[in-house]
Amino acid sequence: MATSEIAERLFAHGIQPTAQRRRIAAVLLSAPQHMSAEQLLAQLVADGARVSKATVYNTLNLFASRGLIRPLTVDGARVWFDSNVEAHYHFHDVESGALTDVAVPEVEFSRLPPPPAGMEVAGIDLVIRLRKASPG
Amino acid sequence: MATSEIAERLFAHGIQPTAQRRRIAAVLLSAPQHMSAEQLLAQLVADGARVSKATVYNTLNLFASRGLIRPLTVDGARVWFDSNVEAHYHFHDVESGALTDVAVPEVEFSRLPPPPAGMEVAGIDLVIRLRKASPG
DNA sequence: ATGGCTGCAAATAGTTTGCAATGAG
DNA sequence: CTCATTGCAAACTATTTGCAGCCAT
Repeated sequence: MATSEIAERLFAHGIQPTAQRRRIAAVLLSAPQHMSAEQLLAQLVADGARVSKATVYNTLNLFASRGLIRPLTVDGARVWFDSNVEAHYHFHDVESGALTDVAVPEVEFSRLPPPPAGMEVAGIDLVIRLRKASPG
Repeated sequence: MATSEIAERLFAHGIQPTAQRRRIAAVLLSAPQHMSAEQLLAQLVADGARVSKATVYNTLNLFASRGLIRPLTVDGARVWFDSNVEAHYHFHDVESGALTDVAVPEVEFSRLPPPPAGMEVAGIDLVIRLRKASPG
């Protein structure tokens, strides 16, 4: 993704494009992917970026609150940030923890419950847990 | 649920029915519900039970590993333990954090992706996020 | 100069763990 | 007696926060 495109996306979401935010966006938004805060920090440090842990967390939360990325909670241990905010679902390998996207057309609901009175559906999180197939 | 029934269920899952485990099971399994470890501990203490935090956590993990209860991760903050291990889904009120069951017949998948080669589906977690309906 | 942003370090929250004491069979 | 279980406190992990310094306008 071009540097200018990143700045544009930040701007479009009402986010001041500081140096750190650009760096963070450049890594996370470079592809449809899932990263944890620690992973992202490690990557940035490896890239020689000058960013602190606090800023990574603050920035990820800012991005998420502005709809630039989506937080995922597939296990209790940590939050994953998904650079793909389009509707989609996930496979979750229970053993390795690996997350894989499932495109919307691959899932079809022929029935969904109506939301309770006064409520509306804000989103649907579908996680298909996977384990090694038992032989036979 | 009768005391004897609780002991039976523990036994059926290969769990030694100690006093603490009975107390914990009595509270959590008394109805189909979702509780956090801290909630459960608070309830037990309020009931005058002699149980430590460590034992609550150890016991919940033990119960979960034996399939007596099901751990839920609907937000990153904490693990919820569901006394209902039958297949079902959840509504999640994003604002209040409230969890409500959605029975299996209320949801119907007309299409699901095949699991990747060598993998099989271990379970499907569906969380329907709810927010206050916007007026209009 | 002003207000937002950053970094450090300390604080928090949930959960796990080491280990000595306890207790049931 | 023995071995599993418990409780306490300390350790740990992920995340948040207070605050002083910095930076761009």
